[in-house]
Order: sequence, then structure tokens, then C-alpha cells
Amino acid sequence: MSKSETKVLQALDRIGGFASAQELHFVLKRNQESIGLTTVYRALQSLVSQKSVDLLRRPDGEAIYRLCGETHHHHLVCKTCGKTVEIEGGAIEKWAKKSAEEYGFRDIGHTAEIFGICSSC
Amino acid sequence: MSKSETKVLQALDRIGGFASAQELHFVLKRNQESIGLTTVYRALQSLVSQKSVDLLRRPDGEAIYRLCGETHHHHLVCKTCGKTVEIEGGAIEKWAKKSAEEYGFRDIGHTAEIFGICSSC
DNA sequence: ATGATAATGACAATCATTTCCATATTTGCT
DNA sequence: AGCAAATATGGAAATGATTGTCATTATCAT
Repeated sequence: MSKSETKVLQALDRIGGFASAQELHFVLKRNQESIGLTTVYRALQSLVSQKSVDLLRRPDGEAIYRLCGETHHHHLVCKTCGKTVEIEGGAIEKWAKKSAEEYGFRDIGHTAEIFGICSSC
Repeated sequence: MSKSETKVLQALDRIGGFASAQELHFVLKRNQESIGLTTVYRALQSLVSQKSVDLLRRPDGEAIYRLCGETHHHHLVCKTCGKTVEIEGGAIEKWAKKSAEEYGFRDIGHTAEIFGICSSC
């Protein structure tokens, strides 16, 4: 694990939710960490391929990253301020499994996120 | 419905699956249709907001489009061959609405896709 | 300390998508 | 039909995220 990967992991931990590469870079710079944007991208690529970090996409296609927790969960994300709430997705797990079985798919995973506007925006 | 929207719909129909804006533009040009890339993008935006066309994302973030029916649905996508099945997502709608209400979010949308390996792969 | 190797970062390049703006086309009205 | 206002079009330039390049720097075993 390189130095920059460690920094990126710490930043993701501090943030506690999703962040884009650019946001991570900004946060690291603000915390007097000297790190280049390119390096942030490379660290994220590496962390994703090591499965330490999860990658998904905002509705506009921008990549966002989060620490991989042990428990699988989903998110409710504010489109305006970015506030993120972790929510239970038991219903989704069942739905995914049932749908996949119905069509003979195996080795499945799924993505499910809710986007909206939070009460303070 | 503008002339270009009609052309784009026909192209999507001919293709019968997913295509990116750039691919659609290329196909239309191939078929001696004179249409600009900008117009393809505009037509797609409009068709998506009219819910005539479905938008999702390739793993690299590129937007891909596909004709869709009137009902809101989700997809089961084969990671290997790309085969796609439309599936019912009633459970998801309820889950999204309930979760959003619980945390005071409004104006919500959601994404939910299942990825796996189909029976023929 | 030395040389090999991997990590870093400033900068440029790429690529999808959007914005701008001038021109063409359609629409509504008389 | 004829004309003006509204809308649609498309090429070029702008934008913004992501990736490639490459010279510099840190790491580490000998």
C-alpha cells in the first residue's frame, strides 16, 4: 500500500460517505496534505481493484467512491448538498436474488441508490 | 416530436439494444441521414425526459440509451455478453419512497440495476 | 552510497457532453 | 400565400472528468 493510497483511504474514512476524485483531492489539499490530482486518481484505481473501495456513479456519470464496509447497504444522496444517509436494503437483496433466479442469471451483484433533495436544501 | 427525435427513435429501434449518443450519430450518418451530433444529444435528452427512452451508464460512465416501454422498470445485465432483460421493480419503488420519506427527502429518483452472468455465458 | 525500481505530480491530451451562436425551418396568424 | 415570431438545427468552441506522458523523487536492497 503506497503512501498516497493510505492518504486517500484516510480521507474517505473521514468523509464517511461518497466522494468524487476531485472532492477527495480538494479535501486532502485543505488538510495540508500534499498530493497531486493524478495520484488521487491512481490511488483510487488501485484501491478499487483491491476491493478496498467501491465505485459507483452519480446520475451525471461522475465516478464516486466510498470505503467498502463489511455490510452491504445502500444510500440516499442529496442532489444539492451531497449529504448521504445509509439505509437498509433488505428488500433489494431479495428482489435482486429473485429476479436473477427467474432469468437464470448467476454470480450477481446489484446497485441501488436513491437521489433526492434533503430537508435542509 | 421534432424531426430529429423521430430519426433518433428509428435508429434506436433498428439497433434494438443499447447505444451511446456517439454510436447513434454514427449510425444515422451511415444511413444518409443528415444530423448533427449536438442534435442527437438534444433529441436524446428530450426523449429521456418524455420517458420514451431509457438512460443508463456503461461501467466507464458513458451514457447509453435504449427504447423503453411506458412502465418504469429496471435491468438485469449480463456482465459477459451484455444481454439485458427488463424486470419489474415494484418493490424498489416502494422501498425508495419509504426510505426517502423516513429521512425527509423529496423530489426523489432512484437507480437499481442487477449485474450477473446469464445462463448462456 | 549506488543503482534499480516504483511512486509522484505538473502538464498536456482525450473524450463525452454542453454551450454558444448564427442560420434554417416550422408555426401561427392575417 | 405571406410574414413575423418561435423553435429546431448544427458546427465550432468550451467544459470537465479522466488518463497519458515523462521527468523528478522517494524507497530499498546490496
